[in-house]
Amino acid sequence: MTAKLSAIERLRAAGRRVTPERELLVRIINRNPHLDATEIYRIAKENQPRIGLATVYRTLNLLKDLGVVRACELGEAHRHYEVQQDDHLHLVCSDCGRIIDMPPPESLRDLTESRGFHVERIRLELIGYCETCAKRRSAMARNGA
Amino acid sequence: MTAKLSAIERLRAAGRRVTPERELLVRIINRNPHLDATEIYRIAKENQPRIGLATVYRTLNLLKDLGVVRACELGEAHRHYEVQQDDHLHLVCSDCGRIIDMPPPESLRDLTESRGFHVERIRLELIGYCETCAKRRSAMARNGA
DNA sequence: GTAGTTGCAAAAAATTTGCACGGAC
DNA sequence: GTCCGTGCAAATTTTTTGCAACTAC
Repeated sequence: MTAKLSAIERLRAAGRRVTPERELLVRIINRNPHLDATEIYRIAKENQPRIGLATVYRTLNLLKDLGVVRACELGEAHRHYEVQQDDHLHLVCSDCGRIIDMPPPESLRDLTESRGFHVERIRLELIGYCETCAKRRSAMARNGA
Repeated sequence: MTAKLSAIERLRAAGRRVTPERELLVRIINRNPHLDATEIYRIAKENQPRIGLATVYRTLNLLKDLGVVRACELGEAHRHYEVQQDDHLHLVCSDCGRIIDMPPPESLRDLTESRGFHVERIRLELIGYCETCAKRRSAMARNGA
């Protein structure tokens, strides 16, 4: 239904201006899927030391309204922003915090449509242990740690 | 693996005290699945006018650490706390904000286990339109609104 | 040229902390 | 009785807002 537009294209489509600050912030968010507002600001300052924190918040809210990014609080209270990409699910490792992305099973959408709920976006997080951490943990358990 | 304990039982199990304030807050959270900290405070004050906002935050953090509740930011930036019940998925209506709960398909867990990821908790949100709003919207579209 | 954006500083909102008193165990 | 938890107020952190200067269009 909705055409596939980049963040910058969506700004234009919405009649908003494309400024260097916005381009910079979009680039940062695209490259780093899981940063919070303060971290985004810190990185932005490395490229554009005169950028203000208010601009970061204003831009994040704008991008949120445009549906480009969304606020997320993964696992244990780590709030961040991420690009609203194709529907995908998060595998969040409780141990190392690693976030693995994978596509959702198509069955999900079917399941809910059958209940009269029209799905626009899927957001899924599976919290658990990634292969590495799961192994380390069971080894530790064996050693009685 | 983990036994099924109520919030109060978990407090005891962790050697933490069961106070009237904590019982009150747990009751509120149990009854209202989707409140933010300020709303919880407001309701708590109706029952216990002397309760402090700090107690609400302290209790929420404690319950979060104990795995009793979790912080959630559903749909469009509406942060709230909810009881960590059985794994379930959220159907979030973009229009009326209604949140419908349903159990997740078992296939999900299988799918990820096959990738070596050990799932502890499932957290799923499907954002879209509930039956009522979907109908209203398509009616509005027909009328050229 | 004009209206939307920015940086800065100040304001407002959200969350945490220090401390003396009180209550659960 | 002891130690954990509470309320209050202050501190800290996070987010928003007002305004003059700036710039994308």
